[in-house]
Amino acid sequence: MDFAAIERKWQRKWQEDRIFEPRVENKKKFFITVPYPYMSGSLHIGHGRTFTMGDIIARFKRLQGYNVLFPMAFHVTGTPVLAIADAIKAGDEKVINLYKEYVRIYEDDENRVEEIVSSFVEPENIARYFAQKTQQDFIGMGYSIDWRRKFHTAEPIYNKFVEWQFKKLYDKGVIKKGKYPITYSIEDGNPVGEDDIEDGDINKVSIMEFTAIKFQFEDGYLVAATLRPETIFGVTNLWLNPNATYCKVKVRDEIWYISKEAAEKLKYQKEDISVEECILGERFIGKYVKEPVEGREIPILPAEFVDPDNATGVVYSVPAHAPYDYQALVDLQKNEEYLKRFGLSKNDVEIEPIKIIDIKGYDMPARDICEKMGIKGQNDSRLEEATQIIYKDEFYSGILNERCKQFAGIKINEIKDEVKNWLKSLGKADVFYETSRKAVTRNGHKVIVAVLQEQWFIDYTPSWWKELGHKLVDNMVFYPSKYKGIMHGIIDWLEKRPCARKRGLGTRFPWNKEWIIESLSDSTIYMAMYTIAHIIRREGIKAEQLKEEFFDYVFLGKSEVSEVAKLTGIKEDVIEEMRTEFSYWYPNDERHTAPPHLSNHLAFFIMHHAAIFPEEYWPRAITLNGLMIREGAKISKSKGNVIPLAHVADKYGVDLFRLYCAVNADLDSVVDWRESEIASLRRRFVQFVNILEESVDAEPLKEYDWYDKWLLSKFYRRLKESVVLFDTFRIRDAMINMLFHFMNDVKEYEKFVGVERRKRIIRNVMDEWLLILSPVIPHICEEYWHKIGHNTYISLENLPEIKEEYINEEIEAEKDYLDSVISDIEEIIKIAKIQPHKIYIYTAEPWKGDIFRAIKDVSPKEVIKEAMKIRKDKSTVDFVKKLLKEKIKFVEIDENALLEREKQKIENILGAPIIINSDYDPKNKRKFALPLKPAIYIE
RNA sequence: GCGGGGGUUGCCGAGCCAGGUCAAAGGCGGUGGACUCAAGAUCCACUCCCGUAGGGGUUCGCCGGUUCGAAUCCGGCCCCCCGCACCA
Repeated sequence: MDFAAIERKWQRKWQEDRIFEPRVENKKKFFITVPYPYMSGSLHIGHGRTFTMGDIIARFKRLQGYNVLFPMAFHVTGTPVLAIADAIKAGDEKVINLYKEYVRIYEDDENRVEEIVSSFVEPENIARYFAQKTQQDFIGMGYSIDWRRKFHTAEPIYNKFVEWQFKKLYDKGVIKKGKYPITYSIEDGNPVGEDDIEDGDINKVSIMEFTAIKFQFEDGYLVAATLRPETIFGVTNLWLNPNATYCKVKVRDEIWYISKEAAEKLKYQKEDISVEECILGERFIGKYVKEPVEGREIPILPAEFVDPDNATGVVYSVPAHAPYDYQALVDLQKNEEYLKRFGLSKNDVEIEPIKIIDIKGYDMPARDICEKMGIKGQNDSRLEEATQIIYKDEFYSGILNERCKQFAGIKINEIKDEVKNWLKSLGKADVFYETSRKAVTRNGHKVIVAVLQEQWFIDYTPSWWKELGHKLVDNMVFYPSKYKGIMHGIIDWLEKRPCARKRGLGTRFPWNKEWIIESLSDSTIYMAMYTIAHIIRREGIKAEQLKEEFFDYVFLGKSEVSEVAKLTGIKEDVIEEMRTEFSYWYPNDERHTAPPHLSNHLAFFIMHHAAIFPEEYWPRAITLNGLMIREGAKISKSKGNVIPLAHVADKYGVDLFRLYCAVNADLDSVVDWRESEIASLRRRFVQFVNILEESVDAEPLKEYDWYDKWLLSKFYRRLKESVVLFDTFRIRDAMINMLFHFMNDVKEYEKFVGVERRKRIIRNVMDEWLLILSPVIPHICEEYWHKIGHNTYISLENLPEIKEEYINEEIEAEKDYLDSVISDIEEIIKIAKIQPHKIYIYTAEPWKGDIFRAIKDVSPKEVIKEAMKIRKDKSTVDFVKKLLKEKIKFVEIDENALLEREKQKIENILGAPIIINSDYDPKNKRKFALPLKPAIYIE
């Protein structure tokens, strides 16, 4: 069977007949969204899982009778697309080859590939190309998306919408200006993001805030940078690299001495900086500075480990607690030759460490650890490790001692910023930012930290806003439910977020056109755009017409239609239509995505809705699915294990992919895409299709016998369970139940009844079977739906009421009983290695049944007493003990009648005649019989 | 550190929230068989140990506890994974 052809056929028909383009109706609606994908390349199967699960839910909701809207758009704002265009423009081979690879997914002709990739020097072309291809991919996955409503985020109409959103936020007073440190390239004159930094995706660059402490020196200060300002109480000397260049820098009205590199950086971190003169580090060595706390005079000593390109290039020494400092001192003391170069003597470096932190297990921490580890000298590579150990120990269990003034007795992990703030308040410290590692841009330019003086923020801290956010979350359904608590935590943790950048694609910041609205901030409430985008398009409405008043009316119902029409030049009835469309579809009933969006996109999604929309339009549910990995490994370009979504249809089959996504793991756990498991799933899938195929022309049963009723009972019970499972997002369990478990039932049925009757009875339940499976495997279900004579689309059908009357407890219990008898007999045959000629079955004597019935609800401690009331005999006790041990569940079955009736079938399966309750009992087995567990003798 | 998740029989992974029917689903791998000239594919059986009568024994990271009874509940310990923002 050509599954690919079937899939393509129905996808084409669905598109042609526009069946997924819902309109406003007098019918309950369901508006589901999945975040639009970012268009910096083509999507792979890992992305596919989330969209697929979204589509499965959308289709299930249609089955339940909802008018479902499932729209999609494309995200192109931000720096990545721009960075790619720049890289291609600059002839970056790595990027060009990567994009050629992407394009080859869709194009066969190598000349065409070249042509397309060279067009990517224009970022617009990248966005347009991949948006178009991704739409094609999604259609090819069978997604039931309304494509009339698509847009991309660099379009003028979208810009207008984002502008409106920011105006609303501005009116609430949460758009603010302030200073902010960022990574930056001096040579490019631009901020740089993860995508601009060499290996930025693998090895992240973060911004570290150093405390710059001022040590009085001549006409100004030597400014030493530290990440542990609390250690200032134990300072004994400064370290300068004698071979590095240090500069005298005018910082407002102060003079700072810092390394040449640091001076350069400082220009980008503070205003009003001028470098006056530069001299070699060795010129400082041997001189003295005053430390800021007590004003002690401490010497400046040489240390080659000091990196002038890290922070200020000046380091203060705390030999009691810093292994580097301790070791450097030890080294100096041993090296008089070296000291002489700076006019120093051994005496000058006989420095006693000052211990300021008490910590269990250490006397003098830095010395102890160096000795313990056998550190050889200041260039020993294990010094880093030693530093980490000390830092960790001190941080978690260290306490500042009496040398630390008002901070004495406080644990290190509790003072964190206090010492820093204290020093700052005294004017003895400042802040110096540095990158967490040495980094360069993709063009090889140095990355530093710059401080933007006028960064725009969204301020999430106002309490009214957080309260609304919490309220929104409270009223929302989360699946898995644990994420609800996590989301409350995230809302509490939100502070200020920069919302604009100096470069990238996107919407210009309304109050300062040099800034572009940052790409997570511009995609928070855009689901509202889906409700009207197709009308804007249809009417050819221009971006300029989408004024603030327009959105105010359509989304918030403010002012009068006539006014808005006059103001915008859009016809009144069109505006009303949009208002109607919005009020019908909104709120967003379900947003489906993956957990990485939790602390960013979803948090903003919630907060912005809470701020801008009235409660009735707040989103209703968030569902999340885990990631997809492949053969146990993360899917990534660098691992080379990416399977493009576009290849799924030909390589595996779309229904099979969807089924795998649904069945391989629970929604919230990781799906592992394994070829061997896919192969086995394919076998089962083909088995399923064969069952369907064999029943297409079969005559449905008119009358049902016992076995038929059993299978129907199983079917409707599973159907009933599966609807509940589906509805509570346990899609995996629903599908296993409805597909695999029911197929096992069918196999079992066939074993007793034969293949011909199986073909017929399947025909009886085929409609409902196809319907319940259709959300997951829509193409094959659509195919058979038509093959068995329907001329509607199964994709638009509703699931009928469950036929409860077919669910039959009694028959299922009888079947279970027969199964257990048969499997007991088979077990004996196997264990005893017997070739059976005759099988004797002895059911339990009636008194056993009477007792069992009498004690079925009695507590274990009372059973024997209770049983003895009925039948006073030693054998009663034995029987009850046995019964309890076997853990048999009581059901009322006429064993004799049932066995008699099904005798022939059991004999067929076991291949030997069966004799029920014969007097012939040579091994005296009859007495072992229990109710629902007859005794057996085989010969 | 803060927050979240997890350690199950050769492997992957259910089950544990609502303790018994759990030697513990399913798949993969392995073994044997059917089919075939043969291979592959497919199908069937077995796959913790012992057992010629449906049975018994030892298991679910480690150590304790609760309980008639624990993979499942409680306490402690060891180990592993993920996120911590201005980045889409």
